[in-house]
Amino acid sequence: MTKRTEKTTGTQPAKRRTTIRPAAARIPKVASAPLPEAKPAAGRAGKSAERRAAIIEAAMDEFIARGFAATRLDDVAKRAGVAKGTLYLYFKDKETMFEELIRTALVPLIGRLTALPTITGPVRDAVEGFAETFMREVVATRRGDIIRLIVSEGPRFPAIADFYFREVVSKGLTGMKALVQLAITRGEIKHRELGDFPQLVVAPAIVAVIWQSLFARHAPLDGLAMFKVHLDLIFGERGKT
Amino acid sequence: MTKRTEKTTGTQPAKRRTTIRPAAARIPKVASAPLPEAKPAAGRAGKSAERRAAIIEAAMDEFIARGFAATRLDDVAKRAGVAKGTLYLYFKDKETMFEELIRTALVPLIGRLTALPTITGPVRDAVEGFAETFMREVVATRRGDIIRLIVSEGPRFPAIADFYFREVVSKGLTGMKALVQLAITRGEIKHRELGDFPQLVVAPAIVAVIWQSLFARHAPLDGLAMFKVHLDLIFGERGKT
DNA sequence: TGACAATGACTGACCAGTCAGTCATATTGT
DNA sequence: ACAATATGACTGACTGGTCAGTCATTGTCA
Repeated sequence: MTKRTEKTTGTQPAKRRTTIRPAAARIPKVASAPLPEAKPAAGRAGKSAERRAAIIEAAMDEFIARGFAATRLDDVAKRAGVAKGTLYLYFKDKETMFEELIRTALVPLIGRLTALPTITGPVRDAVEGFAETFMREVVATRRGDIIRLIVSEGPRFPAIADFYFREVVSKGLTGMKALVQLAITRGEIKHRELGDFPQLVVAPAIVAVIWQSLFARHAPLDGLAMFKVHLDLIFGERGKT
Repeated sequence: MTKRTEKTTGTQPAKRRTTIRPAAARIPKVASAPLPEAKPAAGRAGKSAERRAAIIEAAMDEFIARGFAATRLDDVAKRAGVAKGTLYLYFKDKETMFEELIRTALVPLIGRLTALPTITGPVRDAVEGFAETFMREVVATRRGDIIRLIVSEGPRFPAIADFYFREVVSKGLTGMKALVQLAITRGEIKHRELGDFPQLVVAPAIVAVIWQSLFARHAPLDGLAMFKVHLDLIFGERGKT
């Protein structure tokens, strides 16, 4: 598999295999507008959005299972229930499809990050809530595989690594840092240096994602329980002090 | 598969490939010179081991840079300074080459794990020593990329994931758990539940590896400093009670 | 010791199969 | 009926793997 990969020596005429990464990048009609299942999808536009969603869904399964290079577009088309040529009506090429796929999968995650709402109770509860959500909606689902996919292909797709860093990592850490600092001023957290490394707070979550995809069958890991012990380290024993 | 198959209709004379081989010419010892190593490599046997090492070295670079599927054996051969066919004198096929490569790269790591020596001073110092070694010899080197490679290809190479779990993860965690328990009995660590999740102790190291390969250029991360803050969480402020 | 034969590591052209991307034709919606 | 959409047969660049042939090295014998 693999195939044409880079290469792309200046040859202007050669139409095929470009892979030149043609600027654009586009995100045509992503508008996940009429989403809701029920909808039989109003007219043409709805039909089109449905098709696109089906393709993305299928592509996600394939890319997660095989990685970028080993995924065959024939398989994606078959799984999506469309002809191969149809894929090219929605995506410029394999690479673009992959990148848009990742972006699409991250949108909901970004939404959640930018909506870190008011902290009512103890900061610890907020962080614990984050952990529960993360374990339930990321580690235990295909979202976790998306993260692994980013780790896998990131080095070869700078655009994806950049996007992920900018939209998810950066925002997430900024929010977490704010949370830590709030906890410090409130006296919930003693270690002031923790504010310098918000990564430490989420480290167990990352480990849970990786463990899940690699060693789950060798030795199951209760990510949430682990995270709670971690919170004890940060905030001190629960209910004590 | 493939191969030129029978064919050979009667033609006995056909020399094959013409391959006139322009006498001299050749490209005898393109090899990376006589190797800087001390060993001039005793006779044939040594030569063979050298070749094998050169191939593994080259393959490692290519697989790390492109992943399994996208790596071309032609490139590996070129980088190793041998002909493609030579690869098959040392490895059964691409997959075998990849697996043996990973195993070879992990050997030194395994050696270090099984040699967790006597703890003389505080447990914290031992763990800190581990962290320093890890950051210096893994995160900052190609070994870190090997770990990322395992995360990437593991799901598609169960044999590798199994081996890694059995020889590295399992042993490493067992050792770490023993260390934590020792610290608990000594009173260095207060949180007894930490013994249930030794993964927590090394989580920052994992995060450092991933960060290094994905976001290093966006935002450098001082893994060791981060780890030390983490140790403060586990053991309490350094020098303080 | 020198000539010659045997060995097998190494080479690289070749082959068969694969798959990204194309496009002439067919189908559908209005 | 016409345009927009969808199809899938097809093209050809590309790669894993093969093996007939080469030749440096080692072994043998006079």
